[in-house]
Amino acid sequence: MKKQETITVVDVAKKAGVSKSTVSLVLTNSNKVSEKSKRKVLKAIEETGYVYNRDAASLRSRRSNLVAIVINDLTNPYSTQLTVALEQQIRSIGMFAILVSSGESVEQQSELIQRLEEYKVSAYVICPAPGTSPDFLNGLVDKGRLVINIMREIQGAKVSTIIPDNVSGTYMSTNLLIKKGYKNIAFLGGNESISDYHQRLAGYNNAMHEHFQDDALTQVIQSNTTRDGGRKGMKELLNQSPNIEAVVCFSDVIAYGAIEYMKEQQIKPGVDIGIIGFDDLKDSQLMSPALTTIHIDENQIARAVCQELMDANSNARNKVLVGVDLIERSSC
Amino acid sequence: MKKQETITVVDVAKKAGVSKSTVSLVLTNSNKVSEKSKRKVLKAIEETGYVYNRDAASLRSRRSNLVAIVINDLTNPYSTQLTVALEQQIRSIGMFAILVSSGESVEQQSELIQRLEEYKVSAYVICPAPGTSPDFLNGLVDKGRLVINIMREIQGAKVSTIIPDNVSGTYMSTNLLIKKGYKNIAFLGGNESISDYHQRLAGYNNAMHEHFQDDALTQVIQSNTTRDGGRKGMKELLNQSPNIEAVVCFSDVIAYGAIEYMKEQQIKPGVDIGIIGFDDLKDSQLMSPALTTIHIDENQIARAVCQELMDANSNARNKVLVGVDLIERSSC
DNA sequence: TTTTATTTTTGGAACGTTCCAATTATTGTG
DNA sequence: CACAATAATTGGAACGTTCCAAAAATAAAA
Repeated sequence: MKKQETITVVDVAKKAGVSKSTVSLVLTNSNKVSEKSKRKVLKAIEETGYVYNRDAASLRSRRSNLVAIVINDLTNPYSTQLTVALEQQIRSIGMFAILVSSGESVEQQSELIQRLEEYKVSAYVICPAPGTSPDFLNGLVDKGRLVINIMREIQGAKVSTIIPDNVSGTYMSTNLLIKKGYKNIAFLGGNESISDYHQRLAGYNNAMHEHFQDDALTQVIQSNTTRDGGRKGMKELLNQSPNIEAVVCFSDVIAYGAIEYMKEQQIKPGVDIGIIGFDDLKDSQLMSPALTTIHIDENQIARAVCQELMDANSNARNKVLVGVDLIERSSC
Repeated sequence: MKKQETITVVDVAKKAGVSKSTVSLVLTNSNKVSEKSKRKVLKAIEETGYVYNRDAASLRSRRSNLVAIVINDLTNPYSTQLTVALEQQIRSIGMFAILVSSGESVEQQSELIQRLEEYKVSAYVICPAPGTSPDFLNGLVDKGRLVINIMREIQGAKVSTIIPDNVSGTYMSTNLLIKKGYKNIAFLGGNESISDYHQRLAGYNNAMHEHFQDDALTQVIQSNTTRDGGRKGMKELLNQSPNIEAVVCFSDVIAYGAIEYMKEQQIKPGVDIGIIGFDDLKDSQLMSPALTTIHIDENQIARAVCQELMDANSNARNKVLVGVDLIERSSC
């Protein structure tokens, strides 16, 4: 056990022949430091092997560059895809993401955030658990935190919200099915507790009502948002309506489950029954039949989030609807 | 914009009628503080709404309760399953996980860790990217960090390692196939750059050589560790050996891909060709046919990690082989 | 009771940074 | 060149906690 002498700004300053204040200015890359001193300091940092101490910085300056990503459920493939993108983009703008998973529970979510407060995180990027109250989020905002909702909307919360254009997505996909001649088209999966369910369902309903007067054609089956949920939902759907022609799924994962069940029943997805997903997971283009779906660009969402992070001072809280694309493949 | 008066230990102390030192003692729940003062302090904390400032604490005490989880690839379902377990268990022992993804790149991994050093993380739980050098890890250890490798082993690194008993796993699964009368059994998926590949392959080889003299029966196909990798690998395997009878897969994901390809080719998995996975992902028991596989208990791994975190002072670096279970279902 | 041992409590220094107000160096102007 | 204006640099205080050594309170022993 050797004694570790920590190298501080003072050591760097001594080596560079400037004051510690100047070193600090360089570290926070202020523009009011001459090129010459900057070079000297940078060189000294290199030579001494100095490591910045964020704890000290954050303590004194009363702000950190820590961003908490509070995700509802890391087990969901789209969530992880989005999380990875978020984490990288946040890192690229000089901040750091600390990631936690609420497991879809409001209690765990609030306990988590309470503990995160001790770390003086400056912003929360949060996909709120079902039942999150606007007051809870507003409380954080009042304490001076920047709060950005992603994927899900909480009505009445004074926070920025970044979500895919869900309504357009299912509107497009349902329209595609209609154009292809399908009539008995069902909406499968998801449930009322999450805002995106309502939006995706709305897109489906809009398209259906626009083309058919007959309300009997629309059919909605709710389910868990898991593969197994999709499988069970598909079973239920086939029992209720054996003559179903196509299915608009709440998500790709739901579609995977539905397809699995179809195959078991010797029903050919894409041939006997058309099917469309939502999310465009990596696997969707590789499976067979390749899944027609709505593509959400997670990098675009991540970029929008970073935009908000960087505009933190502007108090405007806006809502960004990230555009989605219909990706036609062979499942319908 | 109201001015935020931060409540500090001094305020709490004043309210409780004790000194700030006593409050500090309570906060770090030291045992050398009387029950009476402890109650008073706790009450005062409650009343004042005091929030602990970890930055100040960490700055002064020169230790943090931050643990970095450096995961190779969050996109992999087993990784996320494990990560979620780790994050929760770490939280339950009073520490906090900060999660980053190296994307299987040593460069990104080392850049990441360099930045994490600024946050004074006290331990790294790391699933090392392929090609990670022992020296790199040892460097961290020498700087006083606790380093715990999970899932993958780096020979020569003086760190604790917690991995599933890979060899036993594939030994058991291969044996099961042999007992069921299969003979032409292949090993599918994974590649040499990762240590678990060698171990799982060894288990397969052990079992095969134990029962058959004929080396021609063993067959190994490498692939990416993705669903698509499994699909392509299975295709290659069927081309090379159309008379293959069963497949031991490197992972469940590989098995998913292989099964997908079989179904496309009108081959019935579990009937025409037996197949076994490794990991026991959540989906594996729900799919059809339900996948026979080797169960790794992620909570057990997480617990072992926490054990190491808590025994941090003991300098012993040990290797924990977490037991695995053969889960018989209907895919063979 | 006095003395000794043990348990609790305490104020001041310290951790490594940024902020602030003041000082010094540099540039521009007539 | 003198003077003002601006740019760059600086030392000391401050952020909120834990550590430390010493003091005070309590318990045990004589």
